[in-house]
Amino acid sequence: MMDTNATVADRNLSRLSREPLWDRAHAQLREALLAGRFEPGSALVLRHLAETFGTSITPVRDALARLVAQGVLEQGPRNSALVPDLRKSALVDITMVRCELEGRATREAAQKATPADIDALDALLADMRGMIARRALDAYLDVHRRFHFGIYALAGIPILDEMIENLWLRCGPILSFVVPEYVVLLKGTDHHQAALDALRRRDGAAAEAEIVADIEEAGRYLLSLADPSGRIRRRVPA
Amino acid sequence: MMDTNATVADRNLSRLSREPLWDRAHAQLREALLAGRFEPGSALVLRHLAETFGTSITPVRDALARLVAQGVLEQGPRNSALVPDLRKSALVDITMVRCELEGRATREAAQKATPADIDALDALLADMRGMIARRALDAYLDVHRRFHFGIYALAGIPILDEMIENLWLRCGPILSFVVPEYVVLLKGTDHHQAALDALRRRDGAAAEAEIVADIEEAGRYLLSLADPSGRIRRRVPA
DNA sequence: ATATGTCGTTTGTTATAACAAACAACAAAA
DNA sequence: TTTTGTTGTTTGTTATAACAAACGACATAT
Repeated sequence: MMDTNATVADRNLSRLSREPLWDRAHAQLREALLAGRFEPGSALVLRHLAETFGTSITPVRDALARLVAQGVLEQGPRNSALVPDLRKSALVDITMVRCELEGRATREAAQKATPADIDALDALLADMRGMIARRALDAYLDVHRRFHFGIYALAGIPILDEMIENLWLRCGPILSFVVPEYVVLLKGTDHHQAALDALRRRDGAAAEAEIVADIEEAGRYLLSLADPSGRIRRRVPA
Repeated sequence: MMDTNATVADRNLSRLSREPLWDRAHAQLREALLAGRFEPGSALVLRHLAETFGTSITPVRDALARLVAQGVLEQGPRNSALVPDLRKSALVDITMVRCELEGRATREAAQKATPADIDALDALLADMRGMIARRALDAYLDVHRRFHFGIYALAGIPILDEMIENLWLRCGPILSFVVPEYVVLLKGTDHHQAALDALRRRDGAAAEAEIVADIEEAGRYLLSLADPSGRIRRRVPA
């Protein structure tokens, strides 16, 4: 009886938001990945996640299947879904493809960006500087992502955006490793500013070069975190 | 009773092959897409496909969910899966990303290809010529795909391969439209041969240029098939 | 004749149960 | 002590039923 009431309540709740349960599970998993809330190498267990989300295993299974199909999660033995534990070689490969795709997107963006677009990105850059000063590093990661994708969105090529987001998701579990050590040194900030300046001058080649440099610099730092076996590990597991 | 027997038989069958049912459904759908056996714009119906495959809707649902997650199928109203009906702009975008990625893969391949690798690809090229002469166009499409991916595999970058395959799948429904008109004119064959020659000379830039030219040429032909609304249609619907 | 409302059908979603494979723990034998 | 066999648990897979939203057909009303 209480069971029935709970079910009805849940149904009504889900009806309000107008989106399937698996969609919500998918979004929550994606966000958790990007925020680095999952231990690289760990297994994602259907019934466990279902309990967390308060649903049956069906929507969770759906969400995990999609993530695996996107290459965001690996499929381990017994078709289980595991959080990828990126090795050096995989990181090098992803970085290369990222440079290729994000570089091209930046070049295209230079042709289409309006002054208003640039100003909006400039505001994000100011936010980012403030967050570093205040050591608000979680928030920084989020705005940093919006800055990059803000540029790529200007290119107006949805498929490019999709593939770039996929690449970010693939290194999601280790993306947060750049904080705090790397980010607070302001290593990449010059590239961000320089890319924006180039965009304002409509200099596509220069903007592309800056973004590529930014990606490669972060890639090199992440690579330096690799342990002898090639796995990328957080500096202080805290 | 007969029902029970049938189920048991199916179980044993699936146990033999050692792969989940959804995996087989996924592979069959992928193959059908690449072969152009699905009408662009049509909806893929769970219960219908389930009957075709002789399974319940669960594995089919799984397979479709993955295809949609990969961007290979679109999700229509009511979260249904539909075969994408590519428009001009989408085709232009995909062609651009293909050039970027397949060009880069070819350049990398030039550094790693051994004479034996080139010889194997040369054999495929000979096959392709024979198939065109015999007008074995379905078989041609298949070998043509193996030729391209044979080159990209030489780069040894799994993530690149994955993303390129994804792009091919995205235009799978219209890929077969290049036959028979375009292919029999041998338009692209020179590029294939020239790319292979460049690979043999370890001239990465030249090989990349040939592959890019091949992709762009096919892209232009496909674009010329667009009707006034921008949709790409088969020349003679047979 | 066109508009509208009702009802049955289609179809994706979710929960659930039965199932089999993998794994771990523990006990028994060499 | 080490190895092996058994058993219980965990966990992904599949089939199935109940469900709700969308769609279409048909009848009724204006």
